[in-house]
Amino acid sequence: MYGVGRGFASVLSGNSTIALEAGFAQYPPLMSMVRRQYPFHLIEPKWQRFWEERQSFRAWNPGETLPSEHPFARRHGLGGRLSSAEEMPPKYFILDMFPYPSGAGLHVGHPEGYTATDILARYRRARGWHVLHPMGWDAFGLPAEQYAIKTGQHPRITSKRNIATFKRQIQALGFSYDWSREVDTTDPGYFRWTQWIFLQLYNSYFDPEWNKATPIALLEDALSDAPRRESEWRGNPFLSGTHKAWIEMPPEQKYGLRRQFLDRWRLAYVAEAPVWWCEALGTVLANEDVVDGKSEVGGHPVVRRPMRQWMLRITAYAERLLADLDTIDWSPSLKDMQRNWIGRSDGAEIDFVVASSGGEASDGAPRIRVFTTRPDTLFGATYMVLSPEHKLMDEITTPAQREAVLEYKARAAAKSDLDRTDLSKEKTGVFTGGHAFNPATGERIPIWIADYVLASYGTGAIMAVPAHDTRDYEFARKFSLPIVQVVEPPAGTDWRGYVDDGVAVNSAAGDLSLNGLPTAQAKARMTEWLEAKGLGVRTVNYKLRDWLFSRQRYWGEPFPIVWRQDASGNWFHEALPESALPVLPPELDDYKPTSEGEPPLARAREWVHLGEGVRRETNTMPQWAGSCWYYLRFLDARNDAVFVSRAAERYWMGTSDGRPRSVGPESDTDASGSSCAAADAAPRPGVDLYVGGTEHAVLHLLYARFWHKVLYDLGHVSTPEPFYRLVNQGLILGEDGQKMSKSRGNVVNPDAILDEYGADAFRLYEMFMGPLQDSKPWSTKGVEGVYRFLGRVWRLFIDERSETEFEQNCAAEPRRAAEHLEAIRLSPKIEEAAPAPAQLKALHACIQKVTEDLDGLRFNTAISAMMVFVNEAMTWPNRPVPVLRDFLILLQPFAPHLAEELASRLPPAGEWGAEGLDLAYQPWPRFDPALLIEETLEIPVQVNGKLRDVVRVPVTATAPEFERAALAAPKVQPFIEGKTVKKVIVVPKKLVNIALG
RNA sequence: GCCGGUGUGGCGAAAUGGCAGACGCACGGGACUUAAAAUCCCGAGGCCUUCAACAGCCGUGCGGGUUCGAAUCCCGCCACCGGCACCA
Repeated sequence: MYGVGRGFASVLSGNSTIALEAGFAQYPPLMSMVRRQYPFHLIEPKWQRFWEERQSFRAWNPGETLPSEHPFARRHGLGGRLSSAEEMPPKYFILDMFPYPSGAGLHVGHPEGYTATDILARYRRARGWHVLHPMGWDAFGLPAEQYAIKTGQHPRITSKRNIATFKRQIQALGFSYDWSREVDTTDPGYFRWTQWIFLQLYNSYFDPEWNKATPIALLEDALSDAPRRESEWRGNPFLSGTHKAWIEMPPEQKYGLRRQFLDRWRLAYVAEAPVWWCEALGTVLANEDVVDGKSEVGGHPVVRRPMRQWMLRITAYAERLLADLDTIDWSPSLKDMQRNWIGRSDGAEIDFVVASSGGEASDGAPRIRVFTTRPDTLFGATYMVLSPEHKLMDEITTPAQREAVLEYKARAAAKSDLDRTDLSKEKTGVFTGGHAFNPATGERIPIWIADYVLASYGTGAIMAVPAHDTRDYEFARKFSLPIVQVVEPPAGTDWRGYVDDGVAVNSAAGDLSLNGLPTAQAKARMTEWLEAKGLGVRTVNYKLRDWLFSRQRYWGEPFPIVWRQDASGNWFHEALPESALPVLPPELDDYKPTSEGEPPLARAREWVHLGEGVRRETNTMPQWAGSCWYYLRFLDARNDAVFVSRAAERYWMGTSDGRPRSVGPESDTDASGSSCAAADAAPRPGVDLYVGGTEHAVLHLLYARFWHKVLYDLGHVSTPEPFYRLVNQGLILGEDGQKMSKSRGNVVNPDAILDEYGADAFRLYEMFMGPLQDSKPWSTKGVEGVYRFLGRVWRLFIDERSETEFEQNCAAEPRRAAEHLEAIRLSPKIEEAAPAPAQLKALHACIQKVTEDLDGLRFNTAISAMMVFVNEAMTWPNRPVPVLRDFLILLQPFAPHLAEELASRLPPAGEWGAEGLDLAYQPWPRFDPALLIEETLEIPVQVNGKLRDVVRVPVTATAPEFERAALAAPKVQPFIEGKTVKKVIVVPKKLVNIALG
């Protein structure tokens, strides 16, 4: 496996000099030929093969029969039986964000999270959990397609090759994935279910009464003359109201409107949406694919263009996506990012009546509806602004202003969104000539058009309160519009441009006065008044937009949709039946869009045209689609009948029996009072731990949550949230402290590190660098440090003489290296003796620290605790076997290959070494707090908070004894002589502080 | 501009109200060696004094506060990183 040039390297596995002669002829100078700390090049492939052959890390679904020889079955006494969810230990689902297998291969950033989760997966197995730890490939995507356009090579081939590289690299790290559950989003057996989920969305609508996704069949039923499912929707005012409207509709209109109505309500719908079109890539891009006005991939220019697109109605879930953040264990900053993205704001919609040309209000006059979060400032609204796209524009614009307005509209349309929203640009706008009445003051105020008002947010129109809104203030000053104060700021602050809360002033007319009310109350009062008068209504707005779900690409999931024409020649869409899945993409020679700008799939004429005027949809789904639900497929990856079986879903998502279990595997047998927290032992609803980078903080995680909720509403999954706990790993920077990038030339290739130091050292270093969540720079020197530590562990166990023999034998017969490895003997210092108290103490301190640190995800300090233990153990005259055994169990999650190798050499005892129980399944040792108790303690003595001396006192000492010892401490004397002791603070077993007067 | 995070030796870091710098890197000295590598042992925050040691003083981005005691808690500022950004 580490075969590179290593005919030679493997010969040189020790401090042998004989090997050099063979090597020198072919290989360049000595430099890289440092002595290996231990023969990891033989050990690591050996154990990887062992785990693979035994399927050591396979997880089992309820209903499967466990082979009696499998280590998990052995450990839990489940061998040879049909397993049920009740019999199996509680699950622990630990998930990595699966990678996009790029051509560049693995990056040192990938294994950081993967190592962390692997350590925890192994730790949980040792603690008795049933661990699900899978891996797969997010393999649809643009790079493979771009490569195909350039070379004509099918993206499937590129993807397969990249997956093979990624898999080889990941497996070389010894991760304990259950490879029998591997998924690949480009596999028809997988994307068939992605398409199936799309059909679920297509065939559902969001019911405003029930606040959840509901089969569209129910809405169809309500839109029929003789409903058959009335009993299901009678209690639902929305559906019964819809039905009533249907019945009252003139028959000649009914059937034309029916399809339109249904299609408008679907969770997956078609809309003419302004989208980012990238000429160079020949596709539309979602907002998230566009960074600073350029395509995220390749940095090509993009323009805004209206196109027919598939959309997903994620906005319907805005409130639930927001509210349910409170039920999951994510970092506050991550939740904040999601909250900001959803962007809830509470306010009111207010109608402004447009003044007729004569200047009076009339009944039939059009109304402009605005959204504001500050209804309390309505008295200060001195003008209005419409977005350039506003639909009432023509009605409002006076003939005199028409030309200017049209010109402004044209200019705004030509601008990209980047230009429009660009930073601190001067505000622009044009007066429409029209006026409206401020509903509070009754005053006639001018209506302007300006592109600082966005058509896509709120109502696309605002009331401008220049005194208390930064943007309106700038605009008003530029165009000399009146500015009226209506909020009194705290003393000393200028009211002009004051946007925070204050007290309402100048806000009274007729039966309404807000004067003197603090902002919060003024808002409430104003809203009440507006609602009572029918002029406005309390409203909640979200920044979140519906999800643009189609791409004009080849390498993505085709939609399971066809188009037909109705009698009047209009096209309408229709879902394919489930039996038509998977819809495979056609084979093409050319992956570019057509010259007419149609997606590449349109090139496949036979594929597109199904006869009788039926055409397939030629868009494909975005890359997010496959990653939206892959964690569910892992639960039952080979099931051809359903996307995940009910039993597997309930077991692994922690809702077996429809209720979460309350007790973990070990909490009830926890006799030692060790750190095994009972609270932590309960299975979580959903993925127990999901680890990945912050780059997916909003999009992937929001989209996946959305799909999950839809599936939950439709009864396909049993939890409202997919990922119970989520941790973002930090970025690994280059050695120069900069972000790793090819252009900086600071990219570290994991293969090179593995060759030189081995997988165990690599894993250990990635965890030793610092806290998982922090960004931190790579240091190859640092790898050497942990590598030396592993060498010390090796020498703690191994007889150095027999290692020298091993090296010589390998030099002589490199082909028999594996046999020579087996001949290495244990150190003579290792004996089956009862450990001395000091030895037990060192071990148990280590157990405690490693256990607690793993529970808290503090890998770096857990490793340092093991270093401390080994440093001490190296000085012992003898090395008792029981102590070493426990230590290896602690080491196993971090450096599994070395730990297994050393464990296999220790003498058997009980289950230890028994056929069929891997080290990975040995029960985690519990520490005995009694062993850690010191007889005497070193207590620091402070005078006025400054350390002056240290005294030794028995653990049993009482507070007065502490005090006496402290006051008698020799080095304290000069500081207290001749002074009055005001107070002595005794913190038992910790410290004494003498405060002087 | 708004939101979040971080700031500790030459470097990665530890300590989250109680001995600042565990562990590791780099560095210096020693042992082993013909020599080097590897390994093992020892040293090490800064300043001042001293032959040396002891002792002393300063020290966790900056300024203030709470406390017997602050890297840790509170207030104000600065710098860097990440996210959002005309969202009314």
